[in-house]
Amino acid sequence: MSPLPAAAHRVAVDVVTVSLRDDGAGAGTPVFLALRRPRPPFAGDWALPGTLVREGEELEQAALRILADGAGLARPHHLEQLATFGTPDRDPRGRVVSVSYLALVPRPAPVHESAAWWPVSRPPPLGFDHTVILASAMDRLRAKLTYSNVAYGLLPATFTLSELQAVYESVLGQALDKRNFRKKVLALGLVTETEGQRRGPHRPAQLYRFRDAALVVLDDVIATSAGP
Amino acid sequence: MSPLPAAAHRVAVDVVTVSLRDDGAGAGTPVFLALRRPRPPFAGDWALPGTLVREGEELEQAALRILADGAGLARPHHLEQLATFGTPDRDPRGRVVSVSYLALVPRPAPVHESAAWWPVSRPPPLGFDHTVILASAMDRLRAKLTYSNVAYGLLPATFTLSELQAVYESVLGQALDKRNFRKKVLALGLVTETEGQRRGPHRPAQLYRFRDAALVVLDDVIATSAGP
DNA sequence: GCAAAAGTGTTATATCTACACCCATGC
DNA sequence: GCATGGGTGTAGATATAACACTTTTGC
Repeated sequence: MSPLPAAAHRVAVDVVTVSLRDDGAGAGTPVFLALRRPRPPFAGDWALPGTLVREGEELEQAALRILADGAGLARPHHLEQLATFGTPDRDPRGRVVSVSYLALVPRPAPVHESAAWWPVSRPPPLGFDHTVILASAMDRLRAKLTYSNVAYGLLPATFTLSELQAVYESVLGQALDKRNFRKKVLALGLVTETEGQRRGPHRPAQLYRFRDAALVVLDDVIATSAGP
Repeated sequence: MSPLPAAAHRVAVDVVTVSLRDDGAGAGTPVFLALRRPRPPFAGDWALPGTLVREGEELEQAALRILADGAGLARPHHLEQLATFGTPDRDPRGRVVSVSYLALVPRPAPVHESAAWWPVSRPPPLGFDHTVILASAMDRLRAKLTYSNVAYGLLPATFTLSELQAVYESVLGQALDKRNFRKKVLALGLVTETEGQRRGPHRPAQLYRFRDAALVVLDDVIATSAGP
């Protein structure tokens, strides 16, 4: 077995972690996690949590490690690979091939001091090509919401149908018709009724959970009908 | 600017090149390009064309290079990144992170002696994790056919609607209704009539071309109706 | 004139969209 | 009793699916 040439590259993972910030009313605001850069390059700017992949380390493990160590974030509800960015000069210090990941968590949990949640629609200045990576993450998320059950990544184990609808509305950026939305997710069998109810200063709401614990790609499409 | 740690990885690209082999009649058979491995590891098996990425080389350039140099294949009609495979032991010689690409060409052109076109449905024994990469390429292609104009990668500049339908039928593996298929692709504005006609021992067929020269993602979906 | 593929419309069914009111609770 | 969100049905419009015959050419 002829030996391989010497290692020539650095491989990193960068993670776009998306969550929804509760704004009191409304559908919530999509936010993502960024770390302030204390040192050059891009000192003072922000950047996605990222790290060089260690020898013998799975790419996905590296993504989980940087979320835990860099940001103080426990295991996300969902993690999937996005794309790989390898333009030779994307890091001014030298070539780094970056494998990007999309992570979803139900709430913007408290994170390390140097980390912060930023609205996706108004990101801070981001170093490297991270603005492009962020855009590609949101494109993927919007698309996948409509043909999969990936919304589980942005919700707790049980939730009301209104909460589910709010996830769709805030990520897609459009209002949806309540009756049609409910009909569709129930007809698709995306969710299942549970025993519990959510109580509040109003009629109690039925709690649901996702039928499948893992990602399921649907044959059909979920929500297209705009609101009033 | 603090320096980066030394380079620690090898980065490769592996390319799944898909085409359609004309079987006389029928819709054609999806085929992909593989190279016979003369040396260990996996000597005697086949493998996707792949190469280590050079210093300063774009990932996509590396993909084009291995197609040209390794297989003797000119620029494909379509090339897109698939996914990155980085399990530490996927190459027995040492760690190689592989960025995989999907390439489409309209005909299984003659290639180098060590290369061959194999039916996707009956691949030879493939080394490394290339069977998984092949499957992921076909999943991507099938999905993308239904919501984009990616079929341009598998057709010459002009083509008849029957030829377009044959592409869909052979990749999706199901017969489609001729009238409904034509209505749909014309209603979507996917293709445009050209001046030419294709002649043969039968009524001449109108030639069409794709409206857009590059990949366009559709809002709507193309073909779902099964044939008789 | 025969073989071969091109081309074309209609109808029944299913899905989608728009839309407004009553219900159950907490305070 | 009032404010708050939860929950429900229907009708018109649109899209899909199923289906068979005529046309034009080469030989």
